[in-house]
Amino acid sequence: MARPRQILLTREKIVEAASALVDAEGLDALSTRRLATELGVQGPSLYNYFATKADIIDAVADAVIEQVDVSAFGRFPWAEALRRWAQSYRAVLSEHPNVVPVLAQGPGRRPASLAMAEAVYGALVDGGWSYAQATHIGALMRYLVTGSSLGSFALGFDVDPSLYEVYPHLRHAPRLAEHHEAVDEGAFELGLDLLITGLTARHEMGTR
Amino acid sequence: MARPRQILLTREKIVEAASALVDAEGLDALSTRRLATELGVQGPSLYNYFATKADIIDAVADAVIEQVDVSAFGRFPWAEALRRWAQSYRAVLSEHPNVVPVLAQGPGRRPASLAMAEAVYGALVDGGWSYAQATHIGALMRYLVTGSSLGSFALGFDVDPSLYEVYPHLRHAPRLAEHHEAVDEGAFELGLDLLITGLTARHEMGTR
DNA sequence: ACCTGAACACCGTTCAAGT
DNA sequence: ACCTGAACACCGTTCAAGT
Repeated sequence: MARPRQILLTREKIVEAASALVDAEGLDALSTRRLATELGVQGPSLYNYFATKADIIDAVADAVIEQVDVSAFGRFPWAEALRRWAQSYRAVLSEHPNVVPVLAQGPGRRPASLAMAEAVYGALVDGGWSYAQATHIGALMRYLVTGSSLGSFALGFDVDPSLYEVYPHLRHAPRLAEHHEAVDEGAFELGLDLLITGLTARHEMGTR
Repeated sequence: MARPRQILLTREKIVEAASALVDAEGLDALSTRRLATELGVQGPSLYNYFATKADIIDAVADAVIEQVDVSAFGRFPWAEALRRWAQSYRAVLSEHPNVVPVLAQGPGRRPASLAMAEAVYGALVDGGWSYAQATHIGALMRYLVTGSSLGSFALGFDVDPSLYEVYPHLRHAPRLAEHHEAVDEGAFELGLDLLITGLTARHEMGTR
C-alpha cells in the first residue's frame, strides 16, 4: 500500500488543518505526524507540499495576516488609518493568540506580512514621516498589537492564590484571569490612544 | 557505573549552563540531553534537581529578571521611576533576547518576576493611579519592553533583496538588519517617551 | 540522596520503494 | 507526481537499579 490512486492533499487542506490544530491546542500540539493523522495520511506525505514544518507554520501565520484590513490606508489620513489598521490587526490576532509568537518574530518572507508592512510604511511616508520615523512607528505598533494579543498578560499570572500572600499589591492578580480579554484590550486601547495622540502632536509641531 | 561517589550537580550549575546555552544558541538548542552532556552528566540526572524542563527554563528566565534594577521606585516620582525601570528592563532583556519569548508569556510563578510586578504596581498605586489603570500601564510597559527586546523587528525581514522588488517602500528593509539594535532601541525610546509624556498629562488633568 | 542505563512514547526528516 | 513504510538521529520523562 504505497501508492496514490488519487490525490489526498493540497497545500490549502494542510494549512486549514494546521490552523485548526494550532488554534485549538497550541503550537506545541502541531507535529507533522499528528497533522498527517488529522488529514488521513502518513507523516512524510506532507513533504510533497511543504519543504519543512517551519514552512507550514509560516503559511498558517500568513493566512492570519491576510485577514487584517489594510483598506483604511487609502481612505483616511495617516493617523486615523493607523488607528483603524491597528484595531483590525489586534482583532484578528486576538482570535488566533497561539499564532502570535510566530508573528512577533517579524514578517520573514511571508507575502501577506510583507504586503501589510508595505502598506503601513507607504502610508506613513506619504503622510510626511521620514523612513527612519516610519520604521520606528511601524515597530512600535507591532509591539503594541502583538504584546496585547498574546492574550496572556492577565493569564500569565498563576492562579494559585497562596502564591500572592507575600505580594500585597498583587493580591487580586489571579482574578485578572477572569476578565483577561478586557485587561489586554484596555491596555491596547490606552496605548494606541497615547501613541497616536502623541504622534499627531509631534507631526503638527514639525518635529519629525 | 550507576552511582554517585560525589555530588556532580547543583541547581545553580544547571541554571548557569542552561542560560549559557540559550544565550548562545537559542531556546530550541536547549534539550535535557544536550544540557546534561554540557554538565558531564546523563540526561535523567537533571530530574533530581528540576521536575521538568519547563522548570529549568523558568529558572533561567527568573535569573534574567533578577538583574533588572527596580531601585528607582523608592527614589523617584512614579513617571521618572517608570522610565528608569523600563530602561533597565530593556537593557537586561536586550542582552538575553532568546529568553524574551518566555518572559512575554507573563510572570507565571517566578519569584523575581512577581517581585518586579509588585514593585511596579505598588509604585503606580502610590502615585495615585487606580488598580485598573496601574494594570493597564504595567501591561503596556511589558508590551513595549518585550516587543523591542525580541530584537527581531529589523532582523525579522528576510535578507534576500530580490524578495522586495515588488514592495517599493520596503526596498531598504534587508539593510535594516545592519543596525537592528538601533532600530529597536529607537522605537523603544520613542514609545517610552510618548507613553510617559501622555500618562503624565492625563495624571495632571486628573483623568485617571 | 544522587546518578545511571534502559526503556517508552514521541519528534522532524530522508529515501527507496511502489503506483 | 504523490503516497508509503522503514529508518535515522533525535526528543522529554520514568524507573528500577546501583552506591
